Amino acid sequence: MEELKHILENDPSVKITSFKKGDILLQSGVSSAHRFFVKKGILRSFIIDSKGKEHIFSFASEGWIIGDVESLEFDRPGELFIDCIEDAEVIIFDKEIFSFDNLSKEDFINYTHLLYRRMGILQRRVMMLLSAPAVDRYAYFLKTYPELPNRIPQRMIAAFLGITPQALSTIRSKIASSE
Amino acid sequence: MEELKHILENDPSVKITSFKKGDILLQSGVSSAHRFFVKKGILRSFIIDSKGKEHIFSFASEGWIIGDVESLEFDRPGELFIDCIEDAEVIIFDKEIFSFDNLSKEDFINYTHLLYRRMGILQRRVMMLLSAPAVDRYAYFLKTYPELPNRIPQRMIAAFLGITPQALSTIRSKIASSE
DNA sequence: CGGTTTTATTCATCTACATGAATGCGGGGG
DNA sequence: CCCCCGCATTCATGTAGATGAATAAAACCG
Repeated sequence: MEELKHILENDPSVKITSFKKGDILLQSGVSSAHRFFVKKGILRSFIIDSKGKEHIFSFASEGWIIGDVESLEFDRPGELFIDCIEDAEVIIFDKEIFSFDNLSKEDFINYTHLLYRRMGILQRRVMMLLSAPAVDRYAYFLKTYPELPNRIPQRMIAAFLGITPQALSTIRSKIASSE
Repeated sequence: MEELKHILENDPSVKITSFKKGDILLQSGVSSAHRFFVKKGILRSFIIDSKGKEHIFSFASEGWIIGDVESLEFDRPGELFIDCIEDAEVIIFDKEIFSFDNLSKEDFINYTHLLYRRMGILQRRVMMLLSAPAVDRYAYFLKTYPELPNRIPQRMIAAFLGITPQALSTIRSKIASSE
């Protein structure tokens, strides 16, 4: 994410903000033109459905950006909440990061690749949700984000995978007993 | 997609190719550095799982781009197939569209917004897969892509929604009888 | 510390959707 | 033009994962 740091640190509107575990950075239903770059800690974005259940779109630990892309890009009030899982330091930056003049062509190319990488991750996520059972999605999560499980409660991993905490618990006990 | 047309039509490597229904543009397991811009017709990208079942990542009708983003960006052989659902005219363009010098800053900004819009669509797709039952996902599909159902067989809509053709058929008959 | 509140686990039951098979139709290619 | 293979539909049965409830351990906080 070096490209990104370069961009952000040259952006005059940059400010660093601290948040405590549990703090809410973005409320569902609110229009906000911000994205959040995580310097330290963990944020997550999620919805709460009509039955009160949480479904997590993404986690963001050090070096990642999080925001409600659908809301930002289509100028609608968003459905996502963003909150703080671990005490965090965050750079809040504006939707229109590209309106500044001090960005080189290199910066744009790097940023474009960053966006494509994120799209590639989403492509994989969609394909897994379409075709793989929960146990495989869990195994992939562990392989891809090996450091996160130590920092995130099980129920949130379940809410990210698209299953209940009970189902995840069952999967884990089966894995444990088969080793 | 006017931005994109502008970019593509100034790209010296552009060629237009015709495909027939059923033609395969990209094979799973093959590394390819191409994306496809659809001028006419419909393409789709999909995987075939270990049981031989198809799962569709995306459709692309007039004005859309399709490719295996995960493969392109992470330089891995891809898992996606891309084939032709309707006779099509396609502009095949290179991964490194941004290596050309004739692109203005405006072009980059527009292209960035295009990427964000696609990410917003993927965000919505993931959230629906995580939280909404098949009947709601189908209703959303009809609302969002009202012209596609006339041009695409049911079984492919089912493979896009993440259910079987039988389940989609049942959903449709329930909707029909409740009107 | 101690009490309350979250979290993980287990089990019994339920449901959305998958699977497999049979039927009829519809449209495209020879 | 006709044949036939792909497609949609229906039904009977199977299953992954949901739901709800009970328990215990762990985290939180005054």
